[in-house]
Amino acid sequence: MDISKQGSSDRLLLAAINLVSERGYNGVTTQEIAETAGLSEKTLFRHFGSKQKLLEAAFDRYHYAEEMRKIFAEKLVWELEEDLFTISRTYHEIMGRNRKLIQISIKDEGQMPGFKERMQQHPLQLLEFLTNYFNVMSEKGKLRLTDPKMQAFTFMMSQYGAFVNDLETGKNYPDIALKPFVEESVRLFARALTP
Amino acid sequence: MDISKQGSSDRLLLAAINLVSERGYNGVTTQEIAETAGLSEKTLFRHFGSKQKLLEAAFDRYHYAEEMRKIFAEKLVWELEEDLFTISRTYHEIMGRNRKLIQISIKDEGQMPGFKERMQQHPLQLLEFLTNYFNVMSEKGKLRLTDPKMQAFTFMMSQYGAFVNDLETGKNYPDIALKPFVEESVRLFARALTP
DNA sequence: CGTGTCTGTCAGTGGTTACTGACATTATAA
DNA sequence: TTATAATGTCAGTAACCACTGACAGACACG
Repeated sequence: MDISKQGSSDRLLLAAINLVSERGYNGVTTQEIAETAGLSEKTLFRHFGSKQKLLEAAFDRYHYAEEMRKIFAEKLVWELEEDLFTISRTYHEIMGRNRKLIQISIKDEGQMPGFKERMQQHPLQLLEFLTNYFNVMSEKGKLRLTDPKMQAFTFMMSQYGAFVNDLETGKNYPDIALKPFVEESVRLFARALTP
Repeated sequence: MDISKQGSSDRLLLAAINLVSERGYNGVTTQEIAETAGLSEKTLFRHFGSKQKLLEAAFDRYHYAEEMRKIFAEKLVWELEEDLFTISRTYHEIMGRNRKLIQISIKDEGQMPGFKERMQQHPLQLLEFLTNYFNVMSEKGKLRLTDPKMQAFTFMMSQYGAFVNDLETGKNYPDIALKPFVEESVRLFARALTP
């Protein structure tokens, strides 16, 4: 991220996201944010009025919406292993792009009311879609159904666990260690769920 | 947790853990901690010298060590599903007991250097043990081996994901929603890994 | 040129917070 | 009872921090 060209608001928002995702809301001063953005503290307050509103604006602007729906509408081919692979890759892509906001919502749930709920929408949606997908696949005779919601949940939790683990160990490019995991976990679940 | 009887130090440590795990290090004042413990702020500083040292003491005192080693030495019966079940239950037991400290280490990694590393020791140990277990089981012809470390990692990540998910949705008794997950996930992995 | 918009500087305000010293109080135990 | 240790009260310090007002310079556009 270069700091030079964009509008002042954007520079402030990005600086806020970067700093707060690392040190938490109370661990970062408005002075620091402005400085990182290459602007004066005064400008920060002129644009956003308060520290709180700055973070809310950052959240509104830089969070990515429901691409999962598209996956389930367009890209699935009704072959278990291939579809799980598509889903897993897309999941990590979306989570990866939102990772700093996710970190903020984990660290400062209390401070930023509503953040967490909005962040959890994607995974919840995915759980619902995946459950439906399992049901349909079962009807097609291509999946061994026991408790579809719990099966979907288990798959999601394995992906979520790997994502959070990666977040916390602090790597900037989750793909590196995530790739072999995605492959192995998809194979494993495909085997478990194939009739 | 009753506040009345224990020694002053203990009451301060527990109050600190409870508050900081919910609101983060910078979100809690020494005044609040002392008040919650039913003591004066002065007493807090007389006991621990500084806020930082108080948290370090809390961490030293209230974290639980390597019970996983015992599991692998004593309780396993070399039947895949049963053993996975034992492992999963023990894992959630240990994580559950440490949950507040884990929350602190997630929220304030920067603030409390060394916390995270020490917290991650248990899972790392478990990964190693589980990998070895898989190797032995494979030699016994009771497990279908592909990439043992990655298989173990996938199992762990599903358990870790469910744990963190539970942490964040704020339930105080993780067992409630965790139990059916543990059962279903163990069945699922047992099926995937059985030859 | 002149006008408006964006930005910076500076000096401040009011509130909070970790931490301290002096002294008084209470409880314990010999 | 008396000595000792643990705790409380109170007042205060020094630093930090979100946020403000007044003023000035820079730049674009007519």
